[in-house]
Amino acid sequence: MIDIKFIRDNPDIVRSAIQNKKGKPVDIDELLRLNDERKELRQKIDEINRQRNEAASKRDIEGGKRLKEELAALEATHLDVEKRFVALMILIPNIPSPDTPIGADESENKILREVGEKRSFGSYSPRQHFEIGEGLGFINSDRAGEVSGARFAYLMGDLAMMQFALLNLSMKILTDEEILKEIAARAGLKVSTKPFIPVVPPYMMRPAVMNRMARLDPIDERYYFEKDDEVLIGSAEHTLGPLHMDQTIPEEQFPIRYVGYSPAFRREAGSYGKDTRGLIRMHHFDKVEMETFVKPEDGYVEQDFIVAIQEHLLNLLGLPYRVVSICTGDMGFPDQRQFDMDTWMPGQSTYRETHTSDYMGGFQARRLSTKIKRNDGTSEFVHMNDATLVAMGRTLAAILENYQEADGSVRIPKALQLYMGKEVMTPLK
RNA sequence: GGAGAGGUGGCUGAGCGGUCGAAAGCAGCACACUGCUAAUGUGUUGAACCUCAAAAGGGUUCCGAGGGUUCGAAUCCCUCCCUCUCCGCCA
Repeated sequence: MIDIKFIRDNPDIVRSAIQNKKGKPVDIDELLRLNDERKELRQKIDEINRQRNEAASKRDIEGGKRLKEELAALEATHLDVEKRFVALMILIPNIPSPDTPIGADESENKILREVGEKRSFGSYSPRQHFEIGEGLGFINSDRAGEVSGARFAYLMGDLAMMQFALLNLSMKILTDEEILKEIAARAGLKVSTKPFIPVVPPYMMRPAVMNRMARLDPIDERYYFEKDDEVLIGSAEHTLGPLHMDQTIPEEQFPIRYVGYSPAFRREAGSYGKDTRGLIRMHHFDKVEMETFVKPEDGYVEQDFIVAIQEHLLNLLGLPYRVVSICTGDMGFPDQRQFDMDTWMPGQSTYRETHTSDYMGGFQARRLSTKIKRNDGTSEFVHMNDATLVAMGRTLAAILENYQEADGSVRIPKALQLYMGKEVMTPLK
């Protein structure tokens, strides 16, 4: 949710944001009119309440009764206006940053840079990750299909071990201040290098709280347990973000950084037939996720730092990737600025999205009521960032494809060898 | 799942139909005092929203959440959520 004052002062910016983000059209004039109306009604209600308090203290029973009836009518009107106001307010997306490309869909995303050398495989034509993985016994999709249904897989043997190695490596990076300092220095960023706090967050949450994260929609994408009124998280972000809801936090405690490890559950409604094989599009995958809370003035540099961390990891793994600035029509509803990292998949001969970095500004914080208390006594909403560090399925797929050899074997990236104690993956068949 | 107790300001905790945004203590802040690193004294300190150019001032709301009873609710009633204790069940 954005500030109604901002909407009143900048209606045209809001209108073009809605249009550029392909949001549902909102009648801004009606929204502002409803805001005036609700404020006016609120003032009337306040005045009657004042008179009612006065009557009560004077034990004026008759006057009190009369005011009570008057109030009931006003409150009914107010409630109605308020509902209509909120219904429009929640349709207003976050305003894209000035450097966000304007575009209708992903074809208009802007590629900022391509990094890393794409391997030449010579006469050998590289296979897709699921061919490699199933061939060596690392991925069992057939049995998962029978046991769990489509879009599930068993990760076996060294591929399972590699997931834990990736977890260890990424946790090491985020909790070691020396490493973070190097990353910041190399990227030329003046930013706090305060380490991330590791978190294993809850995997289920109340829909009402997910809604405060502006992540409940599209509801078709969520697994919902009606009996318990719980949804499965689609990302650790969903339960990391509300860690500070309804809190006001002193200025000196920022930045606050968390790294969560959790499964991500996605129904993949509406993506039937897309990426049906392998690990690219799963109902469940595990993910290392960053979530940070910063002072408003530090929001953009924090995101730059997060992107630098993501690139650091991809470089360590020796995976070629590109950094993409997501255009207005393709970016998330609560996002102010979004970057994706697409990793090169030689088997598919294309880049696939493996990372995303979302800067929300104060959009989520306003709904969550997470505030910063300034040293001068004022308070304002904190700014929030969330981003992938490792999405396991897709990263494992990228490693299989990039590290395959003509003889059918798969080497292990140097950065993971330490954690796996070997240089080549051991086939199960 | 069964039985019981409870949710009040930054914390502890009193209040249990009007004088309560709320005692007291702690913590914080300011001033004073003491030459010793903290003690003592006095004062002061919740949040959101509206009004105001702003400050001051004024108003409304907030005692887990929502609804109800009443002229009047932190206090009574209902629903829900959460915490704790005991039992059961489990890892």
